[in-house]
Amino acid sequence: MKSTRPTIDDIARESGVSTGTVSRVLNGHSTVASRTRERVQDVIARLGYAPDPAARHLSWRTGQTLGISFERDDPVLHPYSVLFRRALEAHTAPQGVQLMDLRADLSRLTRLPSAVLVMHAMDGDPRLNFLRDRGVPAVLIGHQPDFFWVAPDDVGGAELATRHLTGAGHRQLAFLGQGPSQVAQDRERGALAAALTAGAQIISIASDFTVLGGYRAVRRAWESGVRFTGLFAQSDESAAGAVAALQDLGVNVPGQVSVVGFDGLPELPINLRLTTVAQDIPRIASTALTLVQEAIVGLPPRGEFIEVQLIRGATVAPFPGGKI
Amino acid sequence: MKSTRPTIDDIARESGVSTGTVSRVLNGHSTVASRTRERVQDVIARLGYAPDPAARHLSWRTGQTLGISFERDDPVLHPYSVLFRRALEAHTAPQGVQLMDLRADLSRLTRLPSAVLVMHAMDGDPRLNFLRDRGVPAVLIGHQPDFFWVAPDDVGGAELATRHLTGAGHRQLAFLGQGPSQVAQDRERGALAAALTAGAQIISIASDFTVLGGYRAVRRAWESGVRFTGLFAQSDESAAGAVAALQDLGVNVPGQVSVVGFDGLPELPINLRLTTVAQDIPRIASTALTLVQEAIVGLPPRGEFIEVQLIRGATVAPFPGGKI
DNA sequence: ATAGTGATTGTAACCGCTTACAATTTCGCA
DNA sequence: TGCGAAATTGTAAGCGGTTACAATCACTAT
Repeated sequence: MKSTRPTIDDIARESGVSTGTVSRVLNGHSTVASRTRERVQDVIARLGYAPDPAARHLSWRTGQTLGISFERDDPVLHPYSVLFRRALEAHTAPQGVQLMDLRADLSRLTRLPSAVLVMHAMDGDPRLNFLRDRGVPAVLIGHQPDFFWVAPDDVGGAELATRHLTGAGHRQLAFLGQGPSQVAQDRERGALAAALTAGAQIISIASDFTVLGGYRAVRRAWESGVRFTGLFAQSDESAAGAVAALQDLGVNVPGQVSVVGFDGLPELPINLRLTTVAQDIPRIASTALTLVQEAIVGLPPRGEFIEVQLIRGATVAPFPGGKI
Repeated sequence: MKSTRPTIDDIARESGVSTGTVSRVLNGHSTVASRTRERVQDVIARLGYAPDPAARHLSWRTGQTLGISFERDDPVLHPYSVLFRRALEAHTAPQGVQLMDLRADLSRLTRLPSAVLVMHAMDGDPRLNFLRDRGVPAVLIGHQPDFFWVAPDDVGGAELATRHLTGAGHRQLAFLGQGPSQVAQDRERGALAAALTAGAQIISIASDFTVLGGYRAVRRAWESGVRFTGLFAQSDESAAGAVAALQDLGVNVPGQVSVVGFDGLPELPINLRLTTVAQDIPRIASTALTLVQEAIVGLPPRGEFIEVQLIRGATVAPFPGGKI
């Protein structure tokens, strides 16, 4: 029963060709007859073969690297980035692919990575031109035509969250997180659209996505008389801050105000069963890696939205008269 | 000029032995005459040779793994953990050593790592026995006799921070962070000792090490009448929260209250030139890895404190009459 | 001296994959 | 139908280590 992983020899034998040919199929060398290529690929798929990264490394005399470029230099520490990076690592590490954190400024990189993941690129981001010029395959996290990209369905998720609140009977809503980033805008857009459709009022409160940012924004707003019974925050962290602020103000959550977050971070510092819209970070990461492969091979660019999912926690209650 | 990395053959030739012998030296096999061993080691050092991880991996049929066990399951997301992990990665990734995040509960690990880094072990931590029983080399981050360990000088750092405040003339101090962990206790101990020595008053305010935790604790304390002109926080994050709280209360920092943090996190979410006691995280990480090697080879356990350093930011001002 | 030991060291066969080069097959066309 | 060029495939030599096994060596007990 203790079968060992198949090697290139197994594939060669099983498909009646030489290891050289299998290797050529593996590396997309064009000098393989298509009939042969298909046969070999079938066998590879059937036997679930994957080339040993260490052996390739040894033979190539160099390993593969994947760069991650963040929009600014600091967000490396934000929980979402950390989780995303970790999800990537789960796939790349066993493949011997080394992750490199890239500063926002890509120019004068001593050694170019084999490919780059660009986080949250804005329109006309200089990083994109740079990579294009250098011929480095790139995949964006966030959506942008003419590129490989993958992103969570921010608009849809925001609608989902907002509908969850209106569905529970809330009519006075607030969106926490107004801001210039594509993500913030998409989420605000979805929230406003859903509120409009449901005939509910919604007010936007400016805030970054941090815990303290959410706390201060909500506390200030509430103290200055802003009122709502349902709050949708653009991030779980600001949602956590919002809950804390409301508690400190003597407002019961979810008794008086219901709160929904976004991201689905599993482990927030604050202990709280937050109702939230969860992103499928592992899936975003693995999709990104698939796209990287496609980009390297030179397929035409495409993008993909990854579905989000509502997680029912303990921070939403029906408004008197509404159902949850 | 484009010399290539030396290989095991270079070492063998240069020291007049066979590759087999070099390899045996490399792996600490006892069957090498000590004179030969030394000669080979000299050459290795002189030529700056390091075995190619990919080649070893191929030959061993398996790679090396280094586990990191956190004290609880969540702190994986805390900035300090992230930075520490990243510092480790900078060394391990090029070596082909794979980092594994370990849950606090180590039992029923499907595959044991080659060695484990244990973060913040408490006295009699069950993880330590587990590892000892399984014969897995372990290095602790934090200090504990009879083990390999490395830790920042928490007590000394706290003294440094506190003396910085008393030196600036402050006599009414507060320590933010009182808690049960070894780290919190060491830092509190250092702070109390230094305050005592300087003849200053100091009060402890309980708080976790998060931004919001610091914010709420300080705000509550201040609102209930607690007063101080110098605050030493056990973490940069809680220090940042404290500063925010004081600002919100209309207290000027550093005009009315001076604040010192701990950790030296380079990029806090809050924008702030914090005066802080910086840990040398890269050095802690590389020391930990050195100790891992020693533990694997079977040397006797030892520990090391890593110096900390005061970073003068913009959150400390002299108390009228004091000098800074 | 001399065979018998244990301690050291050298030799060479892998580990799994890539690739230059040689060998073979397939075709287009005279 | 025959020939050379092009297309395809096979062969084998590495890549940089590890390690089982054989070969030496230095001594000790006859």
